[in-house]
Amino acid sequence: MPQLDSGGGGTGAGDDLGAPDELLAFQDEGEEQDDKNRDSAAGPERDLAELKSSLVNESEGAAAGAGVPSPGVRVHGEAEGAPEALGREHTSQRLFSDKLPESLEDGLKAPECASGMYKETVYSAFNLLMHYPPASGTGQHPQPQPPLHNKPGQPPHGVPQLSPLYEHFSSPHPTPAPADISQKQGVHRPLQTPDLSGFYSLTSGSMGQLPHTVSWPSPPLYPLSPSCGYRQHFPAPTAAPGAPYPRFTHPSLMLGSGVPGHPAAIPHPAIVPSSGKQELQPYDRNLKTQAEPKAEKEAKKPIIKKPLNAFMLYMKEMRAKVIAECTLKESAAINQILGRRWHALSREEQAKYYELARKERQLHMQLYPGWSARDNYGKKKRRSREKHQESTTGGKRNAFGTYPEKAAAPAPFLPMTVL
DNA sequence: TAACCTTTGAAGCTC
DNA sequence: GAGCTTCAAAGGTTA
Repeated sequence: MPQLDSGGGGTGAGDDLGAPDELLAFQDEGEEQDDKNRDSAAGPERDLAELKSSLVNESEGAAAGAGVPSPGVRVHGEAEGAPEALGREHTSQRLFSDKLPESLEDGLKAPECASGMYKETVYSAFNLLMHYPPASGTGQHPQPQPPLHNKPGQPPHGVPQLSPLYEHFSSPHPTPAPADISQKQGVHRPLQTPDLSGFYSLTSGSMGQLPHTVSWPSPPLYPLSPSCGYRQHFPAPTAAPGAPYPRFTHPSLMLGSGVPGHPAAIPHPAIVPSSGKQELQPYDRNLKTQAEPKAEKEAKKPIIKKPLNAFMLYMKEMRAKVIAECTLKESAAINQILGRRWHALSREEQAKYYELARKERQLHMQLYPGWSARDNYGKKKRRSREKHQESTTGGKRNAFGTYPEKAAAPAPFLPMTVL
């Protein structure tokens, strides 16, 4: 059971955020392991999913079996014989895997695709957040930590794509200003919370130390990394081999405005214009003018996005590594791998991301006290409810994008095994 | 052009 | 309170 101590005794009401669910999540994980074991003799309907899901399992297991000290594989003795939890993943994975191109499946089959990716710290984002010193202020901030040490084949700054919130603070090395602006990010968090100042506060001085871009040059995705060794069906980029991997714009420069009067206000990654694009200046909701027409006001009203949960933070950090390692580009396939690796993480490792997510939520709550998740309800248009209902009955992903069987829940095997 | 796919988790909604 | 629903990221795919 992970101890999700907030560190430093917490700051009050927000500190208990998410803790119960986190504990439940760990419990569920164990249950999933049990379910998996119980279902090991299940019918042929699982065969395909088992086969395809095992493509990743095998690779991860191979890493562990080969003695590769991969943090992505359980090393704490729990779930013996169960390299990872499968549980509810079966259906959705089967659904998508059936559509996987051959090359994609080959990529999943590649043992290297899922191994050797944790030779570096899994928690670079977390560490960066937890260790990045505030540029100035109270003096209560943690001591400066050395930047992530780069290793051979690692980008100069060793910063994978992180949660934008943390990318603000992810590197002490300034880089040239980007020429491009990300459209999905680039919002600001106007406030600085005292208890999290060590993570988020920035001053004009610190801004000068922030990287403007995050890039990792080698190894390039193309041509194929020999370690992944599967046929490449994706079009190669125009960049010359060996050229730096596409640069990632630092969100702090996406938009110029921020909190009025703040010398170096940072666009908050959780806020985007309601259009979903960045042609609008991000601004705090409080900055809206009363004179604007209602419709126009709504059109310009930025959408404050939900804080990222633990898995989302994990995905953001690890996605680049999976892409680089496996030369996969389809997010759906990557997410499958990441989902499995998430389950393969030790509880301690997961706990770090839960803690990070908890701080995300805490900060989000402090910055936007009036915000509610319902604010974004209905913002995403669905093509048709009928289609989703049909897909649910037809075995495809249901309307909420998760597990139809979970809702239908006939579960022919569970009652027998449970009883 | 925008939803879909795919993952897990958080939170809102409905009964 | 249980179960359902939506959204958060990402980028190729598809309608």
